[in-house]
Order: sequence, then structure tokens, then C-alpha cells
Amino acid sequence: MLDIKFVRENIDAVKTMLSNRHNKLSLDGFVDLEKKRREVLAETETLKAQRNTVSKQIGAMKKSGENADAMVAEMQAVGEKIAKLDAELKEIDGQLQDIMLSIPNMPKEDVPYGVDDSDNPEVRKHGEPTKFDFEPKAHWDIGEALDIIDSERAAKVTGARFTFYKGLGARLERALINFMMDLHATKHGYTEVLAPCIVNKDSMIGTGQLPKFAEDMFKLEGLDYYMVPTAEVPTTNYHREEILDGKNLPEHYCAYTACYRAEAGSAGRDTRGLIRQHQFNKVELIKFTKPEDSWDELEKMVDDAEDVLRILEIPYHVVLLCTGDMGFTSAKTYDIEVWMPAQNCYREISSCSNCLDFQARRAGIKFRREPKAKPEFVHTLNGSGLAVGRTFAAILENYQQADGSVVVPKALIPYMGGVEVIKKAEL
RNA sequence: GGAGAGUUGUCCGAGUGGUUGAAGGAGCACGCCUGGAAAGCGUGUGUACGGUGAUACUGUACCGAGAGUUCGAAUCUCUCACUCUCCGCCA
Repeated sequence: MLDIKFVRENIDAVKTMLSNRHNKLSLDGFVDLEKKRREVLAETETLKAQRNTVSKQIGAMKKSGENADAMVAEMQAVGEKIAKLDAELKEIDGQLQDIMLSIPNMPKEDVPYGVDDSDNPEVRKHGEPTKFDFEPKAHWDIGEALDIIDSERAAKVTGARFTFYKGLGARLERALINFMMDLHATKHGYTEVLAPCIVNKDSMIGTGQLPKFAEDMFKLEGLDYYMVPTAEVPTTNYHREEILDGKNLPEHYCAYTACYRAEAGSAGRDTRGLIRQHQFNKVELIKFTKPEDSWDELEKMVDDAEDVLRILEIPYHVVLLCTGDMGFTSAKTYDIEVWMPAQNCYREISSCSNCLDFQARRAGIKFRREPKAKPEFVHTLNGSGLAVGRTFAAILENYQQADGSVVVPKALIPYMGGVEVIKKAEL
């Protein structure tokens, strides 16, 4: 959420931002509504001040045995007026809140204008696309042939866009989770957390999934509980409504969770394989920083995420998301895209964003520089480190061999109990 | 799931209708004292929104959340959430 004062005073800049993001939200009426709020607020507060002083007089008079009936009657009328104005104010506040919660974050000045992901400029590239002396297969074909992933049975047990991992496939997925968590928790210095996979509505509002993106999530029937779409939600909300000690900032967390997404509106896209699932595993990086540190911390976070792919020796590049492709809460986002040989293109495997104080304002996350200092909003950052299922897919495709086996990346061999190659079980 | 007890400021803890933003204590900050420190003494110690663009002044709101009663609610009523204890169940 933006600062309402900022929106009031920079209404044209905010409208331009909406247009650059190709967001259809209309701010017509916002200025008048906001002005009306302050008028009603002033009126009701004046009446309340009057009521407070007179009520004290009534108390004093009754104590000394005087008759205060006339004043009580007068205040009765004032009370009714206050009740009416309070109701009006509540209505206006509700409308303003709806608007404020629906305005996306302001992109940083250096974010390029663009319509969609085809306008995202490449920032840097690591490695060259993997070369094969045979026709590389898609990861879903490799996985099924090796009997390490099984989407057919998952469709029977649950439905489309779910997967069973099996045998060394399950082992590889688990190895990746452990490898990534170990890397971030030790070498990169993040504090490891294991978070709830179900969160309440306030948390979903805090990180910006609600109220706008309700159809993207799984909600539990009859409860105000939601399956988490990313560990960003529980981990960022870990400090919701808190004032952090400035000397402990920045705080870095890494968290593994399964992620649940309804993928409404994605029908027909990536229907095969592990790219787009209703449930997938992800290791997430979360930072709480002082405002002046967040841009440096974003660069470091991207590098920490890239480190996973460098160690696994998988080619990738980094792109900067343009205004039309950026997420709702983000002021600047880098995507890491991994090379997928069978599709002959790069595919998103991580998204690292600086949300500035956008989530902090929604979630009430502040810090104090000094013991007595006025609390300020922290900046929050989040990034995948990485999406595990997509990393699994990238390993299958980049490490596949002509005989259909898959070589295990060196760094994962210890996590695989010494297994160096995944091949079809002997019959 | 059943029964009971709770939820007050950074923390502990008083407060059962009126001058309570909230006693008292601890902590913290500043000052005095001291060669220095401790002890002691003194002063101060919340957030949000509005009046205004201001570390100045002022109004309103906030004692788990929401609703109600009342001229007036931390205090009374209702609903909900959470915590603790005991019982039951359970990985």
C-alpha cells in the first residue's frame, strides 16, 4: 500500500504509473473522497471534543448534587449526530481503503516501460545454452521414461497439474530442497525458518495477495484460511504489526514451503511437465531492511539466488522486469531464467523483488533506529532461491544423456546418497 | 471436542461507570552525585489520524478484535480470536 498522503499529493504520478503498468484501476473520485473524509473527520472530532468536556462537567455536577438533566439531553442529541457522522466516515474509510489496497507499488525510476515479458531487457548471462549431439528431450518425457515423475497417477489421486515424484526423482527433489536451504542458511547467512503452509486473511492482505488476487489462491472451506502461494506470505508476516530493533536489521530469512496456486486463467499454458503446477516446492529468501539498504540488498539477493544455478552449473540469464510485467507489490524485480533445452528458451526460475515499504505499510512492520526514535517502515524484499520443481526440470533437460539417463550435478551427489547418474531401473 | 481462568503501555502489574494515556514497580534515556562505576536522587519515557508543509501546540481514537448500553466505558452486555490449566482424542 502506498502512503495515502503521497497519493493525494502525487495523484498524476500515480495515474501515470497505473497506465505504465497497464492497470485499469480508476482514481477518478479519489481526490474528492479523500477530501470529504477529512471534512467529516474534522466535524465529528469537534463534536466528540464537545461531548468529552460536557460529559466531564456532568460528572462533576452529579457528584456535587446538581441537576444536569438539561446537559444530558443536549448531549443525547450530539451523540446521535456523532453516530451518524461516524457511520458516514466508516463508509468513506471503507471506500478509500478498497482503493488504497488496489493501487500497485510505484516502480523505481530505472524500471523500463514495457507491455509484457517480451520487453524485459537482459541484464546479464551466465554460461551458454547446453549443446547436445542428439535431440534433447523434454523433462516430462525424460522423467516418465525413468519412472521418477508420475503425473497420470497424480491426476487420478487429485487432478490436473499435480505430480508424484518417485524413487530417485523424489530423492532429487528432496536433495534440491536441502542443498538450497543449506547453501542459503550457511554460506549466504540467512536464518532458516520452517513456516505454516496455511495462513489467515490478514496475512494475505499484509503481503498483497488480497484483496485483488483471491482467485489465484486455494481457500479452505468455511474458514478464513488460505494455502500459501509462496513462503513469502508466512515469512514476511512473521513480523507483522511489530516494531523491530534497528540494530538487528537487515534480517534475512530463508524458508522452504510447498506452494499452492489455483492458476486460474492459465488453462492451456504449460500443461505438460513441472513448469506450472497447483502445488510445487520452493525455497524463498526474505529480507527486512532499513530503507537506505534495500537496493543493495536486492542485488545481493539476486546473486544469492544465482549462486544456486552457478553451483549446479546450469546456464541462465537475468532479466529486469518491465512495468507491464512486474508484480503488484514490487518496485523493481529481477527474474532469473534458466535454460530449458527442449523448449529452446529461458524459463523463469526465480523472481527477486524489492517491495520498499509497500508491504510494510500494509502489514505494519516498522523499526526504530535508536531506542527512542520514531518508528519507520522497514523495506521488505523477497526472492525465490529457487523454485525447486523448475530446477528439477532444468536438471533433467540440461543433464540428460543420449541413453536417456540423467547425470546428477556434482554438488547434489552428497545429497543423493552418492548416486551419480539417474538411470532406468534394471528389469 | 468438554470444563475453567485469562488477554492493560518495552516488561511486570493495579484499576469493576466520571478529572485514567491509564497507579505502582522494572527497564530505558537525560541530568545531579563520583577519580570512575554501582547505589542514591531528579526529570522524562506510546502509536495512528486530523488541524498545518515543522523534533512546537492542539483535537480525536486506541487497555485482544468487533458490536452494543450510557451524557460518559479499560471498567457493564453480546459475538469472535488467542493464551494458560485440567480432561478427552491424536502424529
